[in-house]
Amino acid sequence: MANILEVARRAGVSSATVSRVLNKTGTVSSNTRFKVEKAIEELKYEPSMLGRNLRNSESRLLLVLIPNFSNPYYTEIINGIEDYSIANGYNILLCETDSNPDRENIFFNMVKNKLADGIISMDPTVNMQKLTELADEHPIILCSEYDEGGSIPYVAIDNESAAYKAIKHLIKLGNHNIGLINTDEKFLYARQRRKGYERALKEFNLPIRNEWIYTTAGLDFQHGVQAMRKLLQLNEKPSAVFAVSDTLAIGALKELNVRGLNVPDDLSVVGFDNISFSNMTTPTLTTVAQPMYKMGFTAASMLINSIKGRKVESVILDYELIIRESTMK
Amino acid sequence: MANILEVARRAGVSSATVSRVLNKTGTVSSNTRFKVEKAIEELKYEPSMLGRNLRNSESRLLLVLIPNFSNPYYTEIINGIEDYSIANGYNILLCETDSNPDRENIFFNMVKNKLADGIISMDPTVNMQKLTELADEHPIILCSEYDEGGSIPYVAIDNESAAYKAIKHLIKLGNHNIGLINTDEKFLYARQRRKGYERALKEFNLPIRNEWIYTTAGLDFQHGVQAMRKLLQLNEKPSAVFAVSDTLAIGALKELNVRGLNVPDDLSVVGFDNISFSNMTTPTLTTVAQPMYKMGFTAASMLINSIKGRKVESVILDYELIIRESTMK
DNA sequence: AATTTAAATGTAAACGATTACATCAAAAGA
DNA sequence: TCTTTTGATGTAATCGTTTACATTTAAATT
Repeated sequence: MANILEVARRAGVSSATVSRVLNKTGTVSSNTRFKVEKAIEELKYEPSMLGRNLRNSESRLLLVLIPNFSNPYYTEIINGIEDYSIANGYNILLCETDSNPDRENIFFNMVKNKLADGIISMDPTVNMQKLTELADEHPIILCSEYDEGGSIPYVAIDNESAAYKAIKHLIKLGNHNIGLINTDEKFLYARQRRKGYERALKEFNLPIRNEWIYTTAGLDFQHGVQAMRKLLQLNEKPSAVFAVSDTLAIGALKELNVRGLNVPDDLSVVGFDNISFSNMTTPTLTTVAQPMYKMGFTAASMLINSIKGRKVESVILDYELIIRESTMK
Repeated sequence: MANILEVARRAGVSSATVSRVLNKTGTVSSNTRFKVEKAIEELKYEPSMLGRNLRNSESRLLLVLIPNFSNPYYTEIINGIEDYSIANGYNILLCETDSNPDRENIFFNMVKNKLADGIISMDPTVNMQKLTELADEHPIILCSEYDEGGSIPYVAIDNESAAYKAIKHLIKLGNHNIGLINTDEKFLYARQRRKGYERALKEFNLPIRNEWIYTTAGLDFQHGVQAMRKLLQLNEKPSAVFAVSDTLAIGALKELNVRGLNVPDDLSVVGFDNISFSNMTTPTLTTVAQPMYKMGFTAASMLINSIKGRKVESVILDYELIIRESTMK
């Protein structure tokens, strides 16, 4: 593969002139521009990003940290990130951390090593302390899961109020016994959604009963199955259940199906995230939709602004309660 | 951020010696090694990949081309690719082409520009001609979807025989009227799976009826709904359906559920891919499992071998028919 | 025609590493 | 003691760009 010097020689100019043609900087006569373009054509020259990046000390690569690919929750966010990034001359590198500190370190090092220009983290299990240290020297944005009171800019929704709205919807349908399928409260969104759940119950003078709050060990659909099974074993069963994630809600639906219980007649179910499968289930699932695409798009714009040295502020986006069959009674 | 020269100065040695310590090449006395390591520590030095890559003209980055992130089919393959790659000092860049030639070009250029060392393509809509040209100069491997008679090495399963086996399973259950929900036959796997379908029918002297073969315009679950709807409008309905993708099969299940038909009593359904949602449906879905993880793992090993200049051969892996409720009668 | 101004192009250093080759000192062998 | 061998380290070129600065050339002004 030809380099810039060979192009310069063939065009009878210096490498500086070729570079000027390539980057449309400085001045170059239309005559020599033509000669250079011809030489580039003939040699099928493609500039090496490595040389360019080294010189400019930028890679135009963004890292996106997610715990794992298989969670459909992230796909639309990633689309938003990718669209904005590509439109602005950046590429993204999807990094699966598997909640593994070693993997995480690899990606942190890529930024330190100048292999990437910044990070968007969507990993709730990320080592926040290390990330905050890194954020001192490099552009970093948090997306969806963030650090309350931390210094890293984030884009997210108001989880507490979203959960509140979902519960209120269930209450208005006449449900007084509402269960919560939550996940580990080490996650911010879990704490926030529980708060919203409790606020709604309090507001309508409904008791908060611990046996109706089930905490799962993970987000897999199996955990939802398990949770529903436990809730159905109670003497006084809830008449509705709010799960903090669609995969859990779909697991709950599955268990109800297996038991021959009708949703929503016997029990209403609400999920969270509006993943694509949430309207493929029978019945289709009422859920809270986050503006995924916009969230990703916004995160990318914040990151690139930050890379360019501009100051960025955290953003809270709107959510939407999508009412489907699982609460239509 | 300190560079190698500063480390060298602080340790009182030359940059060459620091490099030797870093890469564990050449010889260096334990005394100076210690001094260098101390200096690295003190300056919190991290070598710049840009400099290293430029000098070695390699990026240790692999591109993985997929049509879109939201297809759960790819997740396990990607895990396999990623595990092998990271274990061998490479990182992967997940590239969503959206079946868009412009996007595709961006990624092809990354390889030409030395920003990436090779490509694993899983994109059935990839411009095979361009890719083949690129493969002349750069390491490229096809995964799952490949070019029959082409020159690019691939890893895949025997789709024809997998479909054959699925249909034979349905026949053995007593089904004589078997429908096929296929997708556009521009895709190799669609052609191959259809062949397997037809071979099984012929072998058991069952007629191949065109009205039982429905071709969808895409792989979304909605297309499966649509396909099932059409098949149920026929005078003589099939008693079993084989869909070439789980998402289509799940769409078909949904339509059957809506109509109040029982699966498998009224109609059996078989899918293809064993995506994670295929055992969350009611009933759970019989499907063909490809060895996703292994496929990815193999593809990565082939690519890295190819990068290192070794010759690689195409590989055909085994599949497995997973029998679940949707065919248990 | 002489001078000033502007446009076009070239020169060479820089980015940060790696490595072939040269050099030097110490250990081994004669 | 003198030569040879080996191990340890340094020197400087190299990878492929970009860009500040210098220089040349052409156009504009007087």
